[in-house]
Amino acid sequence: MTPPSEHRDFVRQIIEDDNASGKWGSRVHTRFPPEPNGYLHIGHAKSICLNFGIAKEYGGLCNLRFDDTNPEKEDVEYVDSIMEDVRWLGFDWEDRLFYASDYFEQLYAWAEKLICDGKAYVCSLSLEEIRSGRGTPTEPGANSIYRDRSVEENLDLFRRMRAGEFPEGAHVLRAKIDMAHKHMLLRDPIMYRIRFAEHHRTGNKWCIYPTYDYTHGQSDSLEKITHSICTLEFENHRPLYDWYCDALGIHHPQQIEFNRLNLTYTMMSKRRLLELVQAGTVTGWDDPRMPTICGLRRRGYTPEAVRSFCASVGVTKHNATMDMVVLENHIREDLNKRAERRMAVLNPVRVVITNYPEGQIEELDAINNPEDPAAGSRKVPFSRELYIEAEDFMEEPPKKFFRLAPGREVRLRWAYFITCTDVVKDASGNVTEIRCTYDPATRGGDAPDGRKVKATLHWVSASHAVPTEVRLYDHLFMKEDPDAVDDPSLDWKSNLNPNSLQIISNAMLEPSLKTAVAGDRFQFERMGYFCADKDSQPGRPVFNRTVTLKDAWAKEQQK
RNA sequence: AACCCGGUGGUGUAAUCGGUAACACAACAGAUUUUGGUUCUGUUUUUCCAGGUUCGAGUCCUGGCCGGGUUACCA
Repeated sequence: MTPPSEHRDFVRQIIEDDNASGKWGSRVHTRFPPEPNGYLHIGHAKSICLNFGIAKEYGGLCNLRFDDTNPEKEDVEYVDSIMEDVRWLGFDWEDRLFYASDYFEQLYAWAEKLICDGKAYVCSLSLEEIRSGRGTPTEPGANSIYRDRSVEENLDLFRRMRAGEFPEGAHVLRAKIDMAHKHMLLRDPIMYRIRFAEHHRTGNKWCIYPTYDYTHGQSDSLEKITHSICTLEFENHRPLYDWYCDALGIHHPQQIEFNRLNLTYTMMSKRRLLELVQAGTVTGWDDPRMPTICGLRRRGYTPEAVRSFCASVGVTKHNATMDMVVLENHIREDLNKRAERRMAVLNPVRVVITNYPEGQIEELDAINNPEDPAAGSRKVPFSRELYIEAEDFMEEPPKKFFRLAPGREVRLRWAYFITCTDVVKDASGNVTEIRCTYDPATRGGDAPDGRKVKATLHWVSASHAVPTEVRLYDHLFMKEDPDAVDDPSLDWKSNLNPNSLQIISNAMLEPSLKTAVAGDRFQFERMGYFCADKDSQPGRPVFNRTVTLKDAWAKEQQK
């Protein structure tokens, strides 16, 4: 899709410049540092591809590190899913799996050092007092009355905080920087808070937990990271990370901020995605409508498509929103080459070939993938009664409708030319049966006399068809920007698409599809790419539509 | 109002000492096609504004304007 280019994004340019100048001794070491408080989404995939991709391209290393400093929101369920998703994407952290919680002891020792250096103090103000004392962006904050406690008192209190002698909220440890600083973050930020919470890894060993800001930079430092690549919203935090590294006199990685990925018709907020899961709006984190990696996987996306999409999105310093169709084009491009074709009728209507012998069955050859000769061919049974797509017939066709209509001849894929001779309708006028004749000379789909038809339809032999459930997905949200609401009393949830899932309970599959197992991907000819769901039963696969094919007729109809 | 960061077709990006604004997607038109798919060809559309420096500015300077982030004991 995107041709190979000499272009390097600004992050890679920085790395190449550093390698050229020998800044890090030509060492490149990155990391992907998720918090295990939710499932990874396509936005994380961009970050994973960037960090692991850069390490690979420049002969460096990339760590996986869990930034697990908030025990109240984190869980091993998330840790496990994150590892699974990173692996599925095709990346390997080898023996470099780390947890910020592994550094708690070191972080604590460093906190004592900052206390001893007069650079941190125990503050006993309440949450509200700290907040109000911080000032506003335009007004300086006020020094805490505890700011000038002695080193001895600070050390004593901090050790007793760790020992569990104080209730939550009684004290915090703050860095002593500058309450009048222009950066709000540098107005004596919190380093430690008391939390009697069980941590998913350290259990009840700790009742004080370091904040992210006090942890993140030092974790990178401990791992000897050279380039700490993160998203734009951490730009404001860089001076604070710098302050900690400098105050501690430790290895100081270079932080580089890039723009996070946004996609139309969906959202990347872990908080909101969790809300959808908890409210039952979706069936879970892996609901195929979710932008999560596991959701995309279940939807039928391949790691290759996700990676090529991530490689194409662009790494810059300004906010951007990618069009969902770009993601969809990447999976189409991948699956077009790889997915075998099958025939499946989603909205069946019966066709009777009146001049075809009753009881006769022919096994016809069907090519599995015209894009890949190595995929070979299969047999498809043909008989007197078939199903075709209801949308492929119109009794009174408009100008540009090329498909079946009374008196018109079309081709059945890999089978015969048929001509519609009659239409049977029920009392309310619905078409219940279409009667056709076939031309035996066109077996396989070619007319020896060279005559042409304007349409080729997919079909399934009625007596051989495998009835099953197919799930069709549409955008999670009706608007490109889920936050766009006209009525101020409404929020993003009002933009949820009520038709994001359409369940078809009686789709008809060609018999070869009967043995499909979860994860199998096919192109249902003319309908789209589909992936067998984990809800499949032996002999009765359930399919998710990954994405439709491009549809020139649908576009024509919208005019 | 403060601080930080940004503004290039509809969207995402490129233009690396200042030298013809280009690529992909989308849109539109056509060709090919046993998928109205794929593939191929063509067309439309671009430097936030105003000054300045210069033979020459998307790029440098000044001043505006607009957008995002920050004001958690979240990350």
